[in-house]
Amino acid sequence: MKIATFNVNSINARIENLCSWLKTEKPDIVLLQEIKSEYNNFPFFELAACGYDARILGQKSYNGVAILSTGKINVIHENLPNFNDEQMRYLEANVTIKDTTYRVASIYLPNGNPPYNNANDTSKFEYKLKWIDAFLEHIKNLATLPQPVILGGDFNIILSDKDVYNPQIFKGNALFRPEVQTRLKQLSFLGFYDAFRSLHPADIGYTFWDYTGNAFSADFGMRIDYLFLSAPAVDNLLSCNVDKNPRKDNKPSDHTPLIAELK
DNA sequence: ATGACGGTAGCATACCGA
Repeated sequence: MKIATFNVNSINARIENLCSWLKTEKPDIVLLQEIKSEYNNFPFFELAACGYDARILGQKSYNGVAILSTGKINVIHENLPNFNDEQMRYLEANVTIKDTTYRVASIYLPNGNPPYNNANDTSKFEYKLKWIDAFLEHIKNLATLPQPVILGGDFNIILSDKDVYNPQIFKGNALFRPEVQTRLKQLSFLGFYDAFRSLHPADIGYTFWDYTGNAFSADFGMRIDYLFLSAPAVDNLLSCNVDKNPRKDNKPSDHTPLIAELK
């Protein structure tokens, strides 16, 4: 079973790239973030043409998450059940692939940095902390499920110094502050394993490079997209790798997919 | 401190992003 997470930065701007990538990699499940699309504008037909069903939680212009699969998708939660959110950032479902039902969630965690015109505005960071707290509270309910659980998405958190090209520059950044790092590390106390780090303890695993300048060619990246696996899932983990190929396309997303294989 | 670049809404320019 092959599962990927991919922040596409608009599904409609990326649909050709996405479909060609799906045909190449043939993942069974794909967790998408930043689809930036309402239900009525979502390219269900194009995805069906390359073999994928989709369930989405969308909104106009911003945010939005989706789950694609070749198997059957049954939605469990649209948004975190314990958090009243106007922004569409969380979709949880059971997805059945070859007689195994996986519990998966597509997660787009808030960025949390202040708007450029007001560096003293902390409201976005406060929203980010509240969002993570609600997420952790909800995830406690999934940690003990007997079925494999996979939490994937754009977490907008750099966990350690080796997960960013220049830690000094990011001191004080909402993606790198200790308040968010310590919160994300609590996932491991709840029984969830960082799939990439589990298999690659010392490797660079950047999943995002800024569009500006020569960030991608110079490898000025950061690791902010993750797949977190419960014990029944990590027991069957075969591989977990960043697929840098989509970032080399014309008109790429600024993120690239992270792919895991389970036996 | 700002802008580099890209997407969306919608038609000029503001907002968002990591």
